[in-house]
Amino acid sequence: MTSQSVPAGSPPGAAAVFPTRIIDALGQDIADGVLPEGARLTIEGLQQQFGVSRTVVRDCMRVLESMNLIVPKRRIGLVVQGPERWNVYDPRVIRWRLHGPGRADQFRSLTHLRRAVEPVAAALAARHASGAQRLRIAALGEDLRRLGEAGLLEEFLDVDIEFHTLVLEASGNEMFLALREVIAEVLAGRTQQGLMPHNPKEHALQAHEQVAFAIRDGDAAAAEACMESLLAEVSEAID
Amino acid sequence: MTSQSVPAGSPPGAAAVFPTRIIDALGQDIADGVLPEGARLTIEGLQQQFGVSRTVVRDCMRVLESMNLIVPKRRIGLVVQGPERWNVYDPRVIRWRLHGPGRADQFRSLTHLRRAVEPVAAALAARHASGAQRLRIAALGEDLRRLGEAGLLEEFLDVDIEFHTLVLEASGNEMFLALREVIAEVLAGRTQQGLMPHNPKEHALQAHEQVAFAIRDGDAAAAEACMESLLAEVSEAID
DNA sequence: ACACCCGAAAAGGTACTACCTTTGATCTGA
DNA sequence: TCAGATCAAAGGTAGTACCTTTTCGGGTGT
Repeated sequence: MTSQSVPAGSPPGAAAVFPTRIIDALGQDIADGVLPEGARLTIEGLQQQFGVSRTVVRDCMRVLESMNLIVPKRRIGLVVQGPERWNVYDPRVIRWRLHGPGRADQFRSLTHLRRAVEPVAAALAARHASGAQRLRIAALGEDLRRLGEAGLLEEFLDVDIEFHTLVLEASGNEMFLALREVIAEVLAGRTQQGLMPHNPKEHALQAHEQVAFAIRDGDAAAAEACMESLLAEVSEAID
Repeated sequence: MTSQSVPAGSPPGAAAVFPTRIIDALGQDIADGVLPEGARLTIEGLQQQFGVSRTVVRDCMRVLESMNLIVPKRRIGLVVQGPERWNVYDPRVIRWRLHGPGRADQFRSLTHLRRAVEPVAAALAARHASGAQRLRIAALGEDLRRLGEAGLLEEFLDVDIEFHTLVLEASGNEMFLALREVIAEVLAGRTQQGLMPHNPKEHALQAHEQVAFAIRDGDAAAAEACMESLLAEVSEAID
């Protein structure tokens, strides 16, 4: 391997192609349990397995180490860590778990997290949202009812994602907002998996609207309660 | 720099000393805003600044990149990212923010997160805790009353941390459990900063006990409500 | 036979060098 | 003035050499 051998699919604009490939491959294997806790890797072995230089392998190992997926031990190699050590909020770890056998568990955990975070976020949004945010949220709430009643599931999903994202944003808490992508993935996943009824239930539509209006009107308690009610059904179906 | 120059304080057991130092220094500067969004670094510059090789600098940059603190751009250098891009759940990012000017904001965010997560965790614990966990939690609840009434603040803190950690663990949700260290830091921080009254209030003692007993008795609704009540006071003092 | 010590080897950590690739900036010519 | 070609800066990758830590095994002494 003197120069090339960039394995075909190399997006030109992308910064660093090799690392991404290797990190994803190993991360996925660890998340899936293909590489179980205590499994040992070596830099040299990976070098040959992926056909890259030590430099690249080490970079990748640093990244996996920073997610607590592996820990390097001299004379031993790179030891795979158990799930309780992982940085389970790292978007990549979540994605790997969602793409493998751990999908159901990850969904359950994320749903609990939604049930915890979103009501509080709604309450904070009712207090801190800007004027424009309040209006937009209220408009989205009405859109949701229209799309839901019309049975336009895909459009409903898009607006639903925007709605929940905006609530997180309006909460003013960056730790809540950081969950937007993951929550969007949960919402999308429910639709894709057909976990949604063909027509969103009246209760859900009403709850969305109530949350939206409560936030618009600055009623924190109502926003929190209605968001709880909205999440209760989907949450209980999982426990 | 041929061999040595390990700057004195090199813990022997610790794996890799250089990277830790550099990552911490830069991470802290970025978290503090000393290196604001858009600031540019170069590998060469850091090499000289820290007196280490390119290898080490690149390893560190990979770690910071994986936290979304920087993004490498060819011909430009390493560009510092804005706070909205950071992996705000990475324990190191949280620690850096807690150690600098962002401390108050980070505390506020974490308190909101506690208010969101802990009640749900308590409810889940009431449903899923093992027998041993239920007994232990109940015992800790009683200990807290005793220590609180006796005014033993330090011992109270230790038991309080164990209590909240155990609830997170008993919830069975690994994303909740992953917050244990951060939550422990918040609890400890409150005591250190003297934000706690010298004698924990009767209301807090009672709420702890009620949560503990509700979990022991498998009463999810009560556990959730009492945990909410417990967190309400500290939470409202912050908004 | 057991315990201790020491040496060898394995594996990661660090340094250094050379070259490729990308990309912004500059310079030149129409 | 603008478009295109050229240049150079900075990161990306490869490869090599050597240091340091750690484990294992064998040898030695009691």
